[in-house]
Amino acid sequence: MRLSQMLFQTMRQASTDIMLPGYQYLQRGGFVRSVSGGAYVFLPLGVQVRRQLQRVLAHLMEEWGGQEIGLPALQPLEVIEGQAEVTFPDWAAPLQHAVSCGGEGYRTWTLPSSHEQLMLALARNIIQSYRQLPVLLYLFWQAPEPAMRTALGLLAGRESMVLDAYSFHSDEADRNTLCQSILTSWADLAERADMPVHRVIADLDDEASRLIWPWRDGDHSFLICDACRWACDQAIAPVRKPVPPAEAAQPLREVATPDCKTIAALCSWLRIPPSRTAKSLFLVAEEGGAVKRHVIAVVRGDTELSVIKLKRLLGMSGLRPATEEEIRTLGAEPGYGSPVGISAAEVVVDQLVVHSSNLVAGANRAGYHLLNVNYGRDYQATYTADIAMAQAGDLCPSCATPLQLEHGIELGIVGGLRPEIMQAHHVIYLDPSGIPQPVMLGRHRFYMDRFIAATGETHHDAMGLIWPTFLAPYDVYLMTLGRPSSPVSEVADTLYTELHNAGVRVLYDDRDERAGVKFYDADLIGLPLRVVIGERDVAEGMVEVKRRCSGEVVKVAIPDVVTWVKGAL
RNA sequence: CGGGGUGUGGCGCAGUCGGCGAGCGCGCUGCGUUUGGGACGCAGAGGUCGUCGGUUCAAGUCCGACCACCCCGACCA
Repeated sequence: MRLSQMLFQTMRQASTDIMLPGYQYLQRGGFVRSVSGGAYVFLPLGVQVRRQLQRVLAHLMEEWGGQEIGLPALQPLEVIEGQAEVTFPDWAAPLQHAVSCGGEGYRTWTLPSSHEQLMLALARNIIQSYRQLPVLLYLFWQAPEPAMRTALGLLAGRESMVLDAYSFHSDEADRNTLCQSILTSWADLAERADMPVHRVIADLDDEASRLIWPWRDGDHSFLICDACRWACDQAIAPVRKPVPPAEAAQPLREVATPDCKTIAALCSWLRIPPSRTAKSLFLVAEEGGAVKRHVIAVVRGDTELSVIKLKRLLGMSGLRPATEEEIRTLGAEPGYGSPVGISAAEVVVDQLVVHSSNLVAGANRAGYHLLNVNYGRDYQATYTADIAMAQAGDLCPSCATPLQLEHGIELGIVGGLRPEIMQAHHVIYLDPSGIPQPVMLGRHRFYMDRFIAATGETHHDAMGLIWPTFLAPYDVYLMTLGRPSSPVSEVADTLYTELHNAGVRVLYDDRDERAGVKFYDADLIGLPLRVVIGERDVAEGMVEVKRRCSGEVVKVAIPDVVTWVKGAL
């Protein structure tokens, strides 16, 4: 590619909306441009980076026998109904009512962030026999990301180019093996880019795992064990704390607690630790805007509720805090609530509360709490379960070492759907004995734009980006010095052709610019090699080659350049 | 959710005690001089001053609402 032909412009100063060095270089170098919070234009140079990554990912997919397919971005509302049930637990619901096409007033089109429901329908139609399994389908597309944080730039954009893959298997073990293999190959890819990554459990039931790039400001929280490397999403990690010493149940007693509407206030008033309190959360489960169930979730005061755990337990996707009126309707008192004496709601009690005696809980009377509240004696539960959020310092489920809380950016996720769901959607095949069996579905996603952005944050210096070779938009920055008409141009033109014919991807800076401009741009863009054709060297039959990563500069005889470059990449 | 800040050509900013033609740097166009680490001169193009409403003879400037983005905080029952 000749730079003079390319839509390309570098900037001395990038937009200051997000102060991340890698992101700034991506903008300054003419890779991407921000449209408005969370939406990005990929300029030709940025598209080349995407293309490199896409090539590698497609190659991996083909190695597993994958076949590329094309899927629609817009889907009718009826197709994606129930989507929440089949996406990963923390994925946002599809963007409802995104589009309604004129002339079809009765039909609402949506822009869902994945294609699970569609793939189930496809599998139902196409897969009938065990002979067709396994199948791996994949596609690249720009997926909407409702749960974005624009402050992270490309690391969490409103949409991201992704690789989505769906695999269909006859048995679960086969599927799980592929999931892990895919995740391993992605982890290897990150390693090739010198990026540390963790494999983090995303779902204990579905064998889902994420690829997380640890980064202090990341929006994904996970717990990791330094001893055995077990790692899990914070929202679903099983809580394991030291069991409190057993105590004899003391008599229930009401105590005045003025202005103690929060656990913190209550604890300082009574001079007790939060672990001696029970926190009651009043929630409402809704479906289609209609109130379905009132739920009181009880967790110990030193923990927080994991909404995801509770949603899964209840099988409800819509759960919101109750309003004060709704709380009073149940006979409880906001700020002083507890399930004691309340009968009109389902009660879900966290396991820790079950095993903790003589806790302080709300008296359902403004300004009063109850001392020595004990589960079983003073109130009952519809369910008891682990519904609390795990915290740093909790014990590793596999080796009991205290866990660390870390943050990161999710680069990929693999997982499956439970057989019951496949049954429910009638996605079945006939096994060799003619018996209907549920098809096992695996779904896998790799966030390409985040990966590119993370690489940018990881690989740069004071002058600009430093791409790993496999991701670099081009291999070589070939540039001339002096006037375009002078003899160096002939040498450069020849080298450009020779390198190109040798399969080297060359970005040829043939612009009529001063040397300094070209040098600065070369450093900013960060291609692995820079080849400089200057009058002085050419007179001696040489050109100068520089490695971007090390800064090493060598002179190479013109006839040897192609060989040298190929060896250096 | 709370607090603070910002919004003016493609990018970075100034202008904000209301008052002639809305400016500067970078970038862009043309001509000339330059040419091994972001050159210089001259001449140009380019702006609904976030949106809507209000006050006024007069609003980028004052008032109100809204929107968007950034930073910090906290986050709860």
